[in-house]
Amino acid sequence: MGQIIKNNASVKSIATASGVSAATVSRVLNADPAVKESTRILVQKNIKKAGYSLNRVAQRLRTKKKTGRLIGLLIPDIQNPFYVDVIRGIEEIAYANGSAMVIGNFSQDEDKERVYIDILRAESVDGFIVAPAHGRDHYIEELAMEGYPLVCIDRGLTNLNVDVVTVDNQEGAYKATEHLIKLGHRKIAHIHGDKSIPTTNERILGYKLALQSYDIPVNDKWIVGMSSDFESGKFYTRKLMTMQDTPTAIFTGNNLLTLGLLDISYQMKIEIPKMLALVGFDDMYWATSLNPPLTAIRQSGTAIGRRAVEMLYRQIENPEREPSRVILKTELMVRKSCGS
Amino acid sequence: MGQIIKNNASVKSIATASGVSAATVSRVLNADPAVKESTRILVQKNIKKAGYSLNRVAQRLRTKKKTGRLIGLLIPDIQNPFYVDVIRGIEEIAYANGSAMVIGNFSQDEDKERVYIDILRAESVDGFIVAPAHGRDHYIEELAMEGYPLVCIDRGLTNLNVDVVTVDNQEGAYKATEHLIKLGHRKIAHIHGDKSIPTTNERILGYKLALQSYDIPVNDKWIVGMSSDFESGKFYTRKLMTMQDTPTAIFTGNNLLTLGLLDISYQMKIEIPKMLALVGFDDMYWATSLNPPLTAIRQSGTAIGRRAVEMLYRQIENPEREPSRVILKTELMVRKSCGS
DNA sequence: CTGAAAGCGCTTACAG
DNA sequence: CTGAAAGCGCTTACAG
Repeated sequence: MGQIIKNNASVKSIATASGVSAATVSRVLNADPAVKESTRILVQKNIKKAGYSLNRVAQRLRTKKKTGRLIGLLIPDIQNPFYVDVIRGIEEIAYANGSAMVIGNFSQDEDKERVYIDILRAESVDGFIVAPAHGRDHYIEELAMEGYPLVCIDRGLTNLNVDVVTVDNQEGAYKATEHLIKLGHRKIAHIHGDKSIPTTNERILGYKLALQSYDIPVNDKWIVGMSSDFESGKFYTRKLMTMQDTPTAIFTGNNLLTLGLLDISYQMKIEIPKMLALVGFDDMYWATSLNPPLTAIRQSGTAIGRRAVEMLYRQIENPEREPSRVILKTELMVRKSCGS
Repeated sequence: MGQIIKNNASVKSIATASGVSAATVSRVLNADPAVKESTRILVQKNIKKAGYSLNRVAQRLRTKKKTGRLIGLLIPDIQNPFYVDVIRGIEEIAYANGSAMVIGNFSQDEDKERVYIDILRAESVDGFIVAPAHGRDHYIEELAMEGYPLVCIDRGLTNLNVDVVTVDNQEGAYKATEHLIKLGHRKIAHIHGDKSIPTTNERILGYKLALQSYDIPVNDKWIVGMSSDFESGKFYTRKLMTMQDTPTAIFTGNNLLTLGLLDISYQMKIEIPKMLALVGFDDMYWATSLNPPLTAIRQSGTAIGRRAVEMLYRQIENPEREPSRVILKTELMVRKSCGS
């Protein structure tokens, strides 16, 4: 309280105050067991007294080995709340381990992704958590080959065996479509996202597989989409609902597409579920607040984020470990948007 | 393409390759106009050839003056999408200026806030953008007094004159309430957020002022709230709607409270706007996808974020500048949740 | 168990 | 216009 003092303590000043060398202070800081009990206590006392705290920048510059203190995140689209969930999951575990995270949001733009990679590299992050722009993302591949600890989320890399944590998109899409089929729907459309993103194709595949399993012909006119955003959801819903042969149900490929559908269907006075049944991929925090509450495929972004950091730490500790692939299950949350 | 080479270029290696000293290379890197044209070109050629890029960590350790290359963010609640908008705004401008951001999410928890401040300080960030836990946040005050460039968002600091960018919360709440009054409502309740947060109180005040302006008595029973989250929205809506004397309209204090209200009112079969009119503070991306679309007070998180970084840069460039306070206007977005 | 010395990759007066 | 030297705050063999 009271007077505030600019903190200029350093390893050297603590060393002087304690009558030991800087090396010894450093050893105490790093919990080196070789240090004698009594000097450790003395040094720690002075550290506390001076209000000293380690300069991570100096430490990072000096140390060769990765500490996991600074994690670089490469996020394709911070506008998509799914990734915000992922970030939350990462933050939770990172914080518990004293790590900070630097975030690069590249908006699904490869140039921007490249720039952020350079920046994070220049900041000497200890490792990367990345959702690659697409499956054969060279910049990300380089990172891995240069030996940076790296874990991919949401999407893997086609050419390289790296740690990855995803969700079973195909199965999720299958379940969504199957749910609609079991409710009696035959005319089921799918609005998908950006086809350069691997998850998009996995979801399309799941949708098709479900139809085929139930001997329902796949109608390509009902498989529409372009980008993974709100506007695209609006656009393709309108397109679908003004066709001659209109679907009775739609499966949307992500949460933003769902929101777009909802926006336009209110305008078009399409009542859900009476006139159109809906199941969406992504179960976001607002899903139960919709009217009617949304039936959705739940993939836990926070769970993905948590696993990703854990894998990153493991990789930093043991770089020789074989990469592994964890695939989280999705869950169908039945609510009211398909009828009961 | 092809072979990937671990990049070990440094100022020294570029210097050797160019037949100049490290100092000169550094000058080229920092666009020092003193450097002779021809040597500048030579050095730049070698920089490109070696694929060299500056090590920001070394640079940060060495340089006294702040560069604005690394911005520390202290966010009260990453679960609240409003702050995600703020982050997006910050990211947009930061990216355009080649800055990266380190994010600390303290979940409205002062201890966690403290820890993150220490971490960001240890990372030697060039400046902070902060939404203080509350008005007399000592840790943040210290930061400012130690001379760190700092701008507050969403909330100011009571004891200290610092750069701050907020929104006119009181006016926003006033407009929301007035809208309801003009629609003929007299029994208007307000569900507010956490009272330790300054914005909460400003919004309560605006609500009260509006009632008073129209000679409507303020009924304390209809001013309810506890935390700024979804659950609180549910809880207090139920409480309000099971009172003997039930309000005909509710003004919710933030987007999460609105969502809570919506969730429970569907369960309680309360039809909006027929049985209950609603206007919410915060106009989020999902507002037009609700059924009915939400009438809301719009405060632009991205605009706040953008202004905040700009002010931070200005402060870094000119530390002697008098702190200023920018107060952004809110906007009433009339949609369907209060009737037409 | 501890210290002296070198060095991580930069930048900055100072001198010329 | 440019270089030599010192140093930012740490850590790490090496030697004792």
